[in-house]
Amino acid sequence: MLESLFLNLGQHDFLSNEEKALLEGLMSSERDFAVGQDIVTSGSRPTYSTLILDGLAARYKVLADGGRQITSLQVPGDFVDLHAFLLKTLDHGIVALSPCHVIIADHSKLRSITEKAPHLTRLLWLDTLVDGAIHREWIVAMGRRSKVSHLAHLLCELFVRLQVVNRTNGMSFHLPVSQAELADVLGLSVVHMNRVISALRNSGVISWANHTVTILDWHKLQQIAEFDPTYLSMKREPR
Amino acid sequence: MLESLFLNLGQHDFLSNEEKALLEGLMSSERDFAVGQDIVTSGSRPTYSTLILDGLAARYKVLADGGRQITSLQVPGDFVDLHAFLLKTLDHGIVALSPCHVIIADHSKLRSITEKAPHLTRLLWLDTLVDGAIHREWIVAMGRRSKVSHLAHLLCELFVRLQVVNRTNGMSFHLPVSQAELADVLGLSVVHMNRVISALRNSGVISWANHTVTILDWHKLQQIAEFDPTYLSMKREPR
DNA sequence: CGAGCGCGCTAACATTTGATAATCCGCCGG
DNA sequence: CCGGCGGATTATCAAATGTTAGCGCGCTCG
Repeated sequence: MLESLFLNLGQHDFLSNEEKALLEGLMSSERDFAVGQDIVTSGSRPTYSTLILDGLAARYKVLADGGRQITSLQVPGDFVDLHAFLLKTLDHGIVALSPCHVIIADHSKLRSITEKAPHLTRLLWLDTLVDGAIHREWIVAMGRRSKVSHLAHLLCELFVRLQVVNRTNGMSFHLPVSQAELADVLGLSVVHMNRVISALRNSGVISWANHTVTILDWHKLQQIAEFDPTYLSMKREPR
Repeated sequence: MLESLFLNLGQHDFLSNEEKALLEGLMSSERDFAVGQDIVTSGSRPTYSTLILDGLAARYKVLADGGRQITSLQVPGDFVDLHAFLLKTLDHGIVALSPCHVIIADHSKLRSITEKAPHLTRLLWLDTLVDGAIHREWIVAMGRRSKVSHLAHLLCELFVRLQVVNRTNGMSFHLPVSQAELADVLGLSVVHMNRVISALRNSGVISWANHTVTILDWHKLQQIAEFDPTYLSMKREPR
């Protein structure tokens, strides 16, 4: 059930059976969300955090002029709002980009983990730190990379993250987002987003159809993106 | 000595005297860094985290073409790299933008805090979560705000953060960065950065000379920025 | 005191990105 | 089968942003 969470947390450090049991004990009900539905609404004060078991979700903010910016993408094994455990008030919305199957972790139980399981607490803390590292990489991509490089970087990141939780198929993965949604990730207009995708396609390093991305030339894609996975902390070491 | 750290952490929740003592016990030697000097180098694996007592620092990444993107600004009372405690390998550099007086917190001591002081651990965790919230706000600014609005938002954020640690003077604060450095924050060319600053100046909401920013019309600046300080979690509540 | 230098600022022009609108295509419901 | 609708794609033009170059001011250093 929590296999993808174990894969996610376990990539950074060894996860004991006791800790896995504690994580199981953390969870209560499962829920489902349809495409476009808010998993958590902006400004709310949830008393639980939500773990994705299956599906793709996005954190986003909406501005006064109606513009939307997606600030992160969450895949299976990710908590969409573990930070709300301590932040209390959520400053952004979280929307399901594909049908999402999730499970709930009560904050009261999370709190008791912080009181009695220091190592597991550090791993959960680490999970939010990797989140922050991804944010920083996105900031770099938005500020200083070409748009094609930004897109390439995003694809590299998604491929690697999905691979950790066994959601890739060879060099392909499912990416159930429209070009308009992707534009809200990169901060572009839909028209320009289309140009950028076409450019990357035409360079021959990826193919992209039916919401499935296939990496034809991983080395070259990584090169275009200047992708260095260090920030994802995928090495297992004592934390 | 640690007054600004106490003000910073204490803005989110009540900090007991015992906890303040624990934080004091965390610290070892003080150090100084000159302008332009790296406080921590990218790719290093520090065994301590660095707290700013005085000065302004920036996290940054450099791309292959020489372009630099600053991903965050750190003010007194901020740990520049608390995340390195669990991330282990630092994926970015940290540079002093003004002369920086800092103090060192050994990771071994931080670890023992996580073993025996759950509430203080949560507050330190929270500190890194606010960091992440700021990252998200920057992503939104980079992706969907106009450049003038982005700059206005940055000034609002800095003013509020500096106010918490008593580094403002009425409606003014010291901002010791060149326009080229600011361009590396917003992800713009130096020339365009200059245009944007001029535009905000000419709108009459701020004045800016000698590295000192004065907010002439806070309400209007906030309006241009669509600034909502919720993401900074400045409310004191149980965490 | 004079030269050099960093930094702010501007001009002129090139490139990127956005806005608007039209077309195409596949899918779905009547 | 037909019609409509959402998403992808393209064209055209406008606006934002980058590049290169140069000027001026104030400061430091010889």
